[in-house]
Amino acid sequence: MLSSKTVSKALSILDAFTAEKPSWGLRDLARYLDMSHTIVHRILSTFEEKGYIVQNTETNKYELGIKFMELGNVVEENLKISEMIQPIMKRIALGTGESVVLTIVDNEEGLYLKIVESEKSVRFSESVGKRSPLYIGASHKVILAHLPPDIQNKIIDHGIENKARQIDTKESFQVLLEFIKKQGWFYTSSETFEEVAAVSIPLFDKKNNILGSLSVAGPDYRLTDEQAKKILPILKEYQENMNFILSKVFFPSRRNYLMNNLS
Amino acid sequence: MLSSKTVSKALSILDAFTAEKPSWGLRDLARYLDMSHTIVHRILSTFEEKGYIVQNTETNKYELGIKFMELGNVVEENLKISEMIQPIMKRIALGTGESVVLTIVDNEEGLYLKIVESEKSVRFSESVGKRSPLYIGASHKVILAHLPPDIQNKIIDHGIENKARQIDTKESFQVLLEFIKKQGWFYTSSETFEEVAAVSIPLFDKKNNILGSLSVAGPDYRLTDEQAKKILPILKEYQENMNFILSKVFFPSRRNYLMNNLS
DNA sequence: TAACACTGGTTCGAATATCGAACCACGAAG
DNA sequence: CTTCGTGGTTCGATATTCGAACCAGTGTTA
Repeated sequence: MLSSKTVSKALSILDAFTAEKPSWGLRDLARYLDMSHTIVHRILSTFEEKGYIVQNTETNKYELGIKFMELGNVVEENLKISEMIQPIMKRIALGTGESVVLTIVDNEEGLYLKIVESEKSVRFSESVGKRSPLYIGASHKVILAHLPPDIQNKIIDHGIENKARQIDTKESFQVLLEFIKKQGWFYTSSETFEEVAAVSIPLFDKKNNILGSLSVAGPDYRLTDEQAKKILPILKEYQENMNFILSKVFFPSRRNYLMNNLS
Repeated sequence: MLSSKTVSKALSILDAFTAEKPSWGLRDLARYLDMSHTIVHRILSTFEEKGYIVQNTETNKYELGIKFMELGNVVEENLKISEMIQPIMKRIALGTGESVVLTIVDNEEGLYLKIVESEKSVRFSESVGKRSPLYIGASHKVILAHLPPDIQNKIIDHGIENKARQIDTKESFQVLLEFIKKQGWFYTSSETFEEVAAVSIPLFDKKNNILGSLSVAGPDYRLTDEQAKKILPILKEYQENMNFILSKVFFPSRRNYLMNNLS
């Protein structure tokens, strides 16, 4: 595949802006990316000209512009999230009294795509767009359990390399995944976040490829093992519906990991 | 200001993806942008490689990737929207029973930055990220009324050119703007959207530059002129608070239109 | 059937936009 | 006053981009 060096560099620059580090000084950013500050400057200027990046007048640092909220919304509309998906999540949130999380698989990682928070004052509250490895947490494991074995392997190995506390031995973890797949749902407590528990079910496209998962998450003192079993039927009630919607809209996630796998 | 031709082209391509036209065929897009399909293809490939754009496997058309939802969220976190601003808007929504809209000025246009919907089944519901000229609707006019006269002029002229039904004569419109500025709020009915009414107050930074507006919007049969006057105190109650928050976070909008004005 | 008009994707040499060492101007710290 | 940091700019050598012309595939028309 032919690709543009310049655009590729420009996108690497964008990738440097994260929730953890949302603003960068010019030379600082150039060092981080191992690029000449001249080229970083020219690219940032171009972004600025087009309204994609703004330079904070007080600190001189660069930040992502509102344009990304606009484009983010184009994607959201395209995926029919506010129109079709959110109402369902809202109903589950009201029915269970806990927050509802839609997770998708993207490039061998799990990503919170949408969260509808419960009305309670103590509730699970996280920002969407957060990525993490697929071996952590119910919402992610339930996805991993339905991925093809070779990708599972790759991801588990990655976890072992990084000494993930969720993985004891490779064999025991594979047994766990098999169990999750057979059971069709999973419950965890204090895994991704301290004192937070979650029940998750997998979501598929019409060809039964895993797309993501739907979870109910809340404080572990309220969302106990027993409570999770009471919540499960409510989640399952909407499973087919969610599968149908996600299959209708174009869901890029599946393609991404397949491509990765081929290369 | 030195800028990169290639990156500039790449961003023009991104600009083509809107809520109205969220997916493009290669040659169709190239024609629209008046560019060679070769270069559009190379740039799209680069975007795809980096996860910024995905090609729909069924239609072969290109669409924005989930990456934009991620970056959009970085901006949202940076602006402290979910953390500081949304709770206030939610309180107003509960207090008034109607939807609450945060509008900002960006590049001489109004932009819905955040909407918190009311709980009623008939309510104002629109997608954020929508742009429109500043002479339409209460939320926009209340901003226009506080912009410097030369920018006002430019925008009004633009409206007259496009035969906007909101502008009768330039003089009468300027009188209206002066009235709005003096009054400190404004109410309109069926202007931006049919059968939708709104009350709006302006929002400023610490130097009293206009940043945007805060509005309550609902169906016109419920949100009448008299009802608006009852709602106004609730809005005003939070005005200082919103000004303070928006001044604290870096708000790029002001800078944008000042830059435009200089050029 | 063949001819046509589309689509997305690719090649390669000529043309040109990019790169980066070296350069400002400024400010803070020693 | 020197040093080191910041953001920003210049210009010629050179690596990258450009685009006419090219596939291969598909759906339409005659």
